[in-house]
Amino acid sequence: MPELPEVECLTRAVASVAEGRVVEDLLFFRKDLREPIPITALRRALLAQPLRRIYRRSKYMIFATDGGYGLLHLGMTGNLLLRNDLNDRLKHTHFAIQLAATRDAPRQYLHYVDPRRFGRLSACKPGAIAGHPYLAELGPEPLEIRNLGRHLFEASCGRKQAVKAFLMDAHIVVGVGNIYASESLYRAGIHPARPAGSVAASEYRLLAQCIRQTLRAAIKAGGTTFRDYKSADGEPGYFALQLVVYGNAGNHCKKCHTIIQEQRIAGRSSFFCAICQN
DNA sequence: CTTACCGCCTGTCGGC
DNA sequence: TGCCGACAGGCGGTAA
Repeated sequence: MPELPEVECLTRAVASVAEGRVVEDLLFFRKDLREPIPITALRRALLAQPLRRIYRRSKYMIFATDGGYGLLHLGMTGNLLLRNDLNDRLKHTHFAIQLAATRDAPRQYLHYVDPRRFGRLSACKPGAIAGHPYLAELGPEPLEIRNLGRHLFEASCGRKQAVKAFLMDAHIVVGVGNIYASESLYRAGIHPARPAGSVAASEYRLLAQCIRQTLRAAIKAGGTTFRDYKSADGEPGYFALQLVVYGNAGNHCKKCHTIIQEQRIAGRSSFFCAICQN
């Protein structure tokens, strides 16, 4: 469920509290998430050093120190909570990062909570981040690439796959998950099941604008995440953005008042207006 | 190469 | 009311 905007908001919140602070300890409460946790490599990369920078690439939160990098993917249900007590843990807390006290803050912990354990945690050496296997094959950032519309059009050439599945392929562009794919296609008036290669350059230009608008609006709406993030409930403000089609099957389209349809496309539930999207 | 589909995992929800 | 199966979905792996 965390898509790019949620990861961006959480990363900013974590950066604002943790950048510059020393990682005093890493506490692991189990040895695997999706995959085994590379505990030794993580300790080597992070332990006893200040966090120089915490930033996002795709849906990965990246912790940079002089000794290397830690990479965290939140999967479906992952979240980081800032807490003063290591022992006061929510169910499904799998590891914690111990942050040294500063002049302004006591010793604190970032608790990683992830009921479904679809998250991933990895590490690499200084200078190795761009070539890390999690990142090496990823497409561009939708909010950073110069001409997203042209990029999508060129990448779509000859593809018969549904345009919605194409958008969700992180090799093409990162950060567009199931929710924002439906929302962006609705805004652009493009039917999600159309073959990607049949969508015109002008349509991709409009779609690119819609993707960027949707992501930006969601980031803005998630700007209050930090308050929740600090609290114990663990709900990091998903759906703070008003969703127009996603999850709204049976409701009326805001533009033409037709009933919103739900259909499985490439194995994912997809929502659209059969009149407004062609 | 492209594309479709499965499995991982647990909480939630609908149907009976 | 309670149980059980379906479903949610990012992402890697595999098969066609």
